[in-house]
Amino acid sequence: MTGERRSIYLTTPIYYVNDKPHIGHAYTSLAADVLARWHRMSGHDVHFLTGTDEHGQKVEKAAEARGMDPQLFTDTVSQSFRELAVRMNYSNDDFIRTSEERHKRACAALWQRLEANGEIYLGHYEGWYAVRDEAFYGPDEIMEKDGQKFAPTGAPVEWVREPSYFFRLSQWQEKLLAFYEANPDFIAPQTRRNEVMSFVKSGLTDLSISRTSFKWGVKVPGDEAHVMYVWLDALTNYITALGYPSETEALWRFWPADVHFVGKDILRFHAIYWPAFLMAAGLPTPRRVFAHGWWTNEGQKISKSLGNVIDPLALIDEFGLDPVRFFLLREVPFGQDGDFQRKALVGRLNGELADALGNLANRTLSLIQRNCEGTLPAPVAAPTEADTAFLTATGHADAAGSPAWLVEKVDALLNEQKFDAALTLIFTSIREANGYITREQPWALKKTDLARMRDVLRHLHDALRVFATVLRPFMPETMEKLLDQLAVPAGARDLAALTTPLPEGVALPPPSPLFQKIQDAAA
RNA sequence: GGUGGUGUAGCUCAGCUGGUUAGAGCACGGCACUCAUAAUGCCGGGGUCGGCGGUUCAAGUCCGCCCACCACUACCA
Repeated sequence: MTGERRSIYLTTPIYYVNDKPHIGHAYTSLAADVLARWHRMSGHDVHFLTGTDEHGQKVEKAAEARGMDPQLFTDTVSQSFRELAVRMNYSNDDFIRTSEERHKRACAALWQRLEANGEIYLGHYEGWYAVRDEAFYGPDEIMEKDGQKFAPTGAPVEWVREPSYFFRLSQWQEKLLAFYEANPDFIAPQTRRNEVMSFVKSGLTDLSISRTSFKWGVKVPGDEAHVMYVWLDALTNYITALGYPSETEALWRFWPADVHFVGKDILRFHAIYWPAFLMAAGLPTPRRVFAHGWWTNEGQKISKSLGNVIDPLALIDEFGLDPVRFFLLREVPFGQDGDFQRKALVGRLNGELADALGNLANRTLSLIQRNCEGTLPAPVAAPTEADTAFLTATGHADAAGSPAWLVEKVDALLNEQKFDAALTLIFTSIREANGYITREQPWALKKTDLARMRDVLRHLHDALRVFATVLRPFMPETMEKLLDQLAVPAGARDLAALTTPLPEGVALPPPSPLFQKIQDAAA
């Protein structure tokens, strides 16, 4: 909101096609989507990327097990993530797949650049390898049961010895630490930053970045017996999508990324390997990696074996899309773990969306409809003390109608990815508006002071417009509907437009409820 | 074991660099109102701010120790 138009690049992880989309995928992308929408509404130039990670031995084996060609297999599974994006109403500008040609080109180019810079050497790797985890384990980590050896994660391991290219990660330890020091906001939240830094301090070893044990991956340039390590492959997607290696391409203006949204399980790859790769290649590093927490389901850890995986599509079917979007970001501070409780979702939907916001809109608009011939009253010339207090509380810096502080505060919070705090703030204002209408009693004023009644309703309309606008990134469909009811023109729904009051006399359509409440029999 | 973090009303949590009677939402009780999706507003009950000790004129807010839980990481039988 500072005025100048910035290029903003936001990403989700590319999701591994081994899995069906679940609440975790939906959550990460949702956060990115809300921020992307907010920045667009602020007038910035936004690029929002999501996609699928399709290489690796696990995928190769899964395809094989189905008797399918890996490309065909990933075509199918990738589709379910595209569908999720559509159903969740994500506004992604691109959807990348690592099996695409453009990506293979980018990976090869990055590899060659690293190689030219002397960051890669050929060695060999041997050790206990778990296909399921795509990871090697030390001999001391292996447990044996019934003749089969297992990793600490429970994945079966096998002894693998193969030639491998290595990335000189060990050379980057001090540079990484200096980088973290110089960029204290690079890893968020802070507690994750501490973890990463202490991990790096404990020592980094060179990273094996190629495999010869399977074929389904990006071929190493000049040595096609090798495919690239999945994480080198996967991380590169963020620059592939901007046209790398062509740094003159228009999209390249978006690099470096503003925020890489990731789950806490893959923070290490993004906060250690990725900046190391980039620095080694002489490319700018992203501004921030934000690691969010995990959801539990009614207090229980979510796992496939427990069968309590949360399907976002089922939630949408039951509660509606926007209440689900709202709940996920409202309920839990972004970055912390959260517990998904049906009761809590119903409480938010009924109490905050339907009762506080929806009902405020409905009562206000009904009064205008009935007592102002359905047209918008004029902007208020002489606000009372109560009006001024109200305008201040609901985000208007002054009676002139500039919606300064609420928008700016929300902007500041969203720039730190504090979605829950932003929503808390907005709903405090909404509560304030309910207090105002109850105190001013426009329904009584219609018998005693029509002019005053019109002023009160105008103020409420202005406040609702602010609420609908700042909530639009969180609940796009429903807030568009509210803005329709408020008769805010389509071209006047961004943040800058809030400083221009709607003209008097605009015709308002008859209101209808925005949110459907859930009647739960259970307490 | 190491490192980091958390522990504040029944529940979920705010409380920046220490400073008047510790806050919010939900839940609960009472009152008011009736424009509105039986919605809303106001008032209230309820907290030894994990425990002990210390620094200070003054400590949820700083220091030490202890307890519980969480995260990352190491390791041992």
